[in-house]
Amino acid sequence: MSLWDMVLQKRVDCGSSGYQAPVMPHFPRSAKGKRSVRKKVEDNQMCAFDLLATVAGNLLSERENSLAQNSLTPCNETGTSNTVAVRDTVTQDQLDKEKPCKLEAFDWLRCTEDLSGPENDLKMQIKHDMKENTSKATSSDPASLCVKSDISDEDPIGGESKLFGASGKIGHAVDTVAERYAMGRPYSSPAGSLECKEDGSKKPQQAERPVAGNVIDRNAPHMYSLSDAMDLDGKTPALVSSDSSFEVPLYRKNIPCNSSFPKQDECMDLPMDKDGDENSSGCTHPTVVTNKASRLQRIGDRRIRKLLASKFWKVSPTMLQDDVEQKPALRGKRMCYTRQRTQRSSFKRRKLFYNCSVSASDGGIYNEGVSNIHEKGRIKLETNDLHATWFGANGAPSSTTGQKPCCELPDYHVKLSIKSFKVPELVIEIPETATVGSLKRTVSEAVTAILGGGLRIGVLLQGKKVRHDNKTLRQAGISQGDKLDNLGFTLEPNPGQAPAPLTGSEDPHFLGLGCAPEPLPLARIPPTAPATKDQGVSDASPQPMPTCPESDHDSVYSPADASSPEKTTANSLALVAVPPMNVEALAMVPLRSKPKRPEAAQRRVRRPFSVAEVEALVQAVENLGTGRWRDVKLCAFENANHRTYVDLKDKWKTLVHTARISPQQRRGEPVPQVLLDRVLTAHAYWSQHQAKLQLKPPPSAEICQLL
DNA sequence: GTTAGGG
DNA sequence: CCCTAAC
Repeated sequence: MSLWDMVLQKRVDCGSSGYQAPVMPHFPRSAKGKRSVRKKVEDNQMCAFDLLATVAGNLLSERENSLAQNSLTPCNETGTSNTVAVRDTVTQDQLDKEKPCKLEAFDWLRCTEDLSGPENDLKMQIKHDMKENTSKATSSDPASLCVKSDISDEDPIGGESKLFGASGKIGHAVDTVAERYAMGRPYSSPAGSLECKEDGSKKPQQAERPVAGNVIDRNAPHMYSLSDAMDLDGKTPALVSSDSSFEVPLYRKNIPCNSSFPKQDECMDLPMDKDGDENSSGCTHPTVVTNKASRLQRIGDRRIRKLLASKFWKVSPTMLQDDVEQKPALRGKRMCYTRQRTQRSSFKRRKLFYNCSVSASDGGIYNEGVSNIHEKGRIKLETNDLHATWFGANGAPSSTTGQKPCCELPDYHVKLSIKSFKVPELVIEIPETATVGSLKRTVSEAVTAILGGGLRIGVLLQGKKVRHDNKTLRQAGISQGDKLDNLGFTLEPNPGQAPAPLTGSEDPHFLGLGCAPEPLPLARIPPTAPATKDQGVSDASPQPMPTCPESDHDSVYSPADASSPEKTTANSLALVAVPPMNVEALAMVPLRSKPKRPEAAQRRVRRPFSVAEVEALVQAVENLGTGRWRDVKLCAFENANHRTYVDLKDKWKTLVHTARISPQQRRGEPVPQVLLDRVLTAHAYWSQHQAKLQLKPPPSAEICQLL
């Protein structure tokens, strides 16, 4: 399995299996004097790649001490003049086995050093890093980089620069973008340790282990193993703070005209220097990536591969008991990542992560009776919206190596770059005492974790969503330069999870039984088209129109029916069937650490009714009438724990309202007109029915007859 | 605990 | 969705 496969796998597993985009509540600044330093990373113009690269660089630098010196060697394999290969003491044999991965132009133009404001050392440090990096980078200005990839031994990396052809599928372009982030994974801290056993005793002596606060300290005298690094992850109390954004500076990516999924990890190397931190921040020019291919390095990378392969991490609280002091916030939540193939654990890990993240601003609400000693100095980082724009179109076909034209038509390539790719609603917690390196690392992990499957990328063209992944760029009008300026990317919750029936995460069978009518007054109600696939809906939302079981059927509506086709629309995400799972475990939506303070009864997470639910509701009301919400609940939503009868009543209310207003005034996911018509009909019927009852209560004789 | 209705 | 009066 190639690295790409693994990443993809992860995306698929996490993506279409019910993971919901985290909704990070924006915590108001604690009023209790728990002074959390709010800081805008946005100001720092840091970019995710910087972070990733930095993290990688840090990890590498730790190892570097024991590595032989590297040397830069012209990379002749590609035949491109401006390429440079980085190699070290490995044998030529080894090198030959690996194809170079070529990064075609890495521009770091967005490196504005707007770091004014000496609020804290962190900021200054970042600034420092950036400067250093800039100066370094300017020395060399390769148009492209040829980087030896040591990520995968088995899967040589294709040496071609990929191009986004005008005919490239949007989905592919999007995935390429996502991939870009996903690729950061192996370098980002996260990687767990396969060696990490449940019992902490096997761990290296504490003295040798990095601890929170000096995590990626490059000055550390020893080399950390990945498992050590892992621990650090667990230890870094997440944290938190203000609006920040991480920008991806003009990353230019060409989309290949054949839209098939890249099987390989193409050009996945992140720019990193041996000086992790120094190299971290944006610079105006590409930085040569030094990939150490030493044996040691390889071991590490192999390990990373394993880590990737394992994809999911099981969190064990039994670990790291020795470190409770440093991580009060995580007490009882110690994370031990062991190989684990269940998705659940994957989500669990994230859940934990976010749990840690969220509470910080509150000075330790979320910990179970954990002391607050370390709460005082925390830095809060948040990222908001994400957007990106395409690079201006360039009609010139790719001139890079080995690009095979795949279309008959003149194939113009769309050159695009992504500027400021912000991650929405991501909250990161980190202690004030943490190092810059650990900050970067934490952010890196958060970003990659989210992009690893929790979110998908959406494409906006002139403000409009481009939904059809199968359209070519040309068809979608993305190939024309003038429009490219209005092109953007968004992060979206994974469709496999969206408002779909699965939202009833508490229970897949949100519709208990088929709304069997008790009195059957509705026999006369126009049996409105049984869930005809309304174009409006099918177009706007992938959800199928589930048919509520007929009254005389005892069938059970299962969202699985609805979700499976839905997944198929998820296109790239639906490559692998996702096994059923405990959705509840995945419902990390709230991200609100169990509020230990009852006074702050938080508002429930908004969960819009899916069309399927509306359908079920309408069906039930048709049968049961209005005013019997408890019955409606029991009948149609018995297993949808998140839908109370009050919810159903409210929804009906809004449905009636919606049905009465013009379609233009309606918001949210469009409800099929057919359904709305049924709503009006049923509402009218039952209103009249009630009125009749009030005016003319059934004669006692009738009651007797009934009895 | 349910229902109805305002916010 | 929340809140709450009314039952």
